[in-house]
Amino acid sequence: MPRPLPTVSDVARAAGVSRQTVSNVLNSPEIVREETRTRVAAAIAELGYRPHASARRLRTRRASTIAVRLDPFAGGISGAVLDRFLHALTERAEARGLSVMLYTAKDAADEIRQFQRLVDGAAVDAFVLASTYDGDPRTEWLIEHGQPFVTFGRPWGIADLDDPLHFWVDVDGRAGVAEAVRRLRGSGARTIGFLGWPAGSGTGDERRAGWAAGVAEGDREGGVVTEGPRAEPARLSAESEESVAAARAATRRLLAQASDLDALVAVSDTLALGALIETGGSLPVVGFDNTPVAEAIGFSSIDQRVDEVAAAALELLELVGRSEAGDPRSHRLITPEVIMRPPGPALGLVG
Amino acid sequence: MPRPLPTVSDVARAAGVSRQTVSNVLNSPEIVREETRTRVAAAIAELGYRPHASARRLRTRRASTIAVRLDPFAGGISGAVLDRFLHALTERAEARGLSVMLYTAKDAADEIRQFQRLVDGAAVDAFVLASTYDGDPRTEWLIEHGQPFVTFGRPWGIADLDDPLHFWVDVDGRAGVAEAVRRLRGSGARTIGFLGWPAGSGTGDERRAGWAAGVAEGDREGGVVTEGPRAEPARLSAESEESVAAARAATRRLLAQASDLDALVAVSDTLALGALIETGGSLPVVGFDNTPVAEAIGFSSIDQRVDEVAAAALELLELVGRSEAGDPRSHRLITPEVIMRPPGPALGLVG
DNA sequence: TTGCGTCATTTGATCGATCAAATAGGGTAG
DNA sequence: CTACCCTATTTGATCGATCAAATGACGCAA
Repeated sequence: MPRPLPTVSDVARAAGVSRQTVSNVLNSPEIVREETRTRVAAAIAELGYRPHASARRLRTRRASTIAVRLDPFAGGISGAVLDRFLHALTERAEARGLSVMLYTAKDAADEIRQFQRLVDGAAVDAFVLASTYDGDPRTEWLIEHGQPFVTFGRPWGIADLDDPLHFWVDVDGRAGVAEAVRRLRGSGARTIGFLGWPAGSGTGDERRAGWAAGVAEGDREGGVVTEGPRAEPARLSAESEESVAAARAATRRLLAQASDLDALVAVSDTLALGALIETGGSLPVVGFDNTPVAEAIGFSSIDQRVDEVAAAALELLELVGRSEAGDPRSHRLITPEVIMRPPGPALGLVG
Repeated sequence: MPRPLPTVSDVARAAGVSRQTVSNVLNSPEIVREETRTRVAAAIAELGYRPHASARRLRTRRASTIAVRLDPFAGGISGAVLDRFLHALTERAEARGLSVMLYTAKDAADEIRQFQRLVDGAAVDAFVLASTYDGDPRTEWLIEHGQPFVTFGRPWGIADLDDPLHFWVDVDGRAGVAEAVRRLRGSGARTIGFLGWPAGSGTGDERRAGWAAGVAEGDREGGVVTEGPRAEPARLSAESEESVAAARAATRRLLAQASDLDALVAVSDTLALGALIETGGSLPVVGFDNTPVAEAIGFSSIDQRVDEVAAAALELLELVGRSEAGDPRSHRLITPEVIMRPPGPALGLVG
């Protein structure tokens, strides 16, 4: 029953033209005479012809496939972000005629082995890396081997930030958190605290900076610059590891030293959840990542807009190699979106 | 810098043999004389040769690639299950020399269009479907077109259950929930309630049946068969949609009609979370799916063991076509694992 | 009429591997 | 010594597409 698939030759015969003309209709329609083109197109439609992916890849020496690593445990609650990113990426890639292939790896060395395998087998011609760190051997390997890639997440080694060989897309956490602070202030909050990760993680530091900037902005508006509760970052913020339990403890500490808090911004939905549980929902809390949990429970969060990130990543991949030193087009910063959810009963433990 | 990749011919020249012998070393090593084999293997290692994936696929007419759909929103909190399944599948597939390719689709019709695209392009030679329903047009299409596929989730149309053309793997929710009831009873609970989805979803009904069976089992052990609180399924269970808010409302109703509850099993982690929030953690609750949320907050849950599911799915794919009518090997039922977490402070709102 | 340039289309070679069939090199039986 | 078989290896064709170069058709200027 699965009769052999038609080939270019079949189409050519049916349309009364040569193989190459059929190929041209598909790849450079503009060089084919209008009348011929429609005749060939009709034959293609009638036979239900589709180019054989492998044959094409073999001849063109392009895999038209990008590889993405699927992380073992993509970070607890926030794992869903990568998930959504992957979905968006796949969707956008399809639209551009690209395939997305998955691979897994236990660690960086293992991942480099995978690069080797995929590159040597000509199975893939670009990579998307989901989280990189300072001195990441993976990006080094890829650059050294001339493999096109884009990272979701800016390189935190300062030297790499403007490396025109390193293409990246990232979300402007700083702007996102600053905007969240503004929104909270807009809905009446005056003293806004921050629940962050221990200093040192680039991402976390950026988000904290956004909070500080947002708070300072409010101080200026209020005419207060050097004093008042809003000018006391140390007192109004606390640090916690990425776990609900730790977040609860941190929230307890924070409330003890700052009983005047009106609202809180957390560096992640996990911490936001901890804060919400601890406060019983008595304070508005804004998380980060807009995970399904935030949606399910109904608290505010900052959405990374992975769809934009995916689109930008693919655009950058098209530029790889064509870019000059210092080309600003080698990276893209996406502004996230603050999703405010009505305070409502939230955890419903209060009022 | 990216010098051309070595080909079979390069290896053949280096080892002083013919192309075909190199190919044989890779694909049928047993027919090559020991000494020749090691010499060729050495040349392969030295040149860092790897077969060109597309060339091989073209010639062998096998894509060695399985396609998996990435759902738009893979079901709220429980989306992580698919995520973990995908990870496990990718890992196992790699070990078997298979690639995993993604695609997306808005609905069943769209998905069938994708099948068409992938099959006609010879890009893929098997599919894994993640959730099917009664009369699913997708499975019909695949069977009709002779495409190998496996579903994660048994077919709910009774007629299909033994259809030897429909290969499936599923998790035995009934057994899992029954075991959870046993474990709760083991730790002292006597009256165990159930928070389920409205009847009609095959999966949910199975889980409810597991609860009923577990409870009945306890009744027999206790010598009580026809009376006592444990023989009253209607009073001890409630229904809720898959949302935290709905689960809270359902829990409230349930507690109103059964104040003697010692513990609760929920059909999903989402409902379990709702129950936990509503009860403030005063009752042990077991969820389903063992999502990151369950782990983060620390409540018990039933783990689907997606790793086993993935392994089974790939094994079944190897059997597709080779199977006879009524072959019991055309499906596999995996027993999930109950993960009990110490009641601890959980939400810490009590005690 | 001849020559040349342009546009549309065709022809032959090729990408890198494997399939199918042919060949070489022993060994054993008649 | 020939015939025949068996094993190990080689040869030529092929998978389905695109590349690069050749061909044909037509118009226009010399």
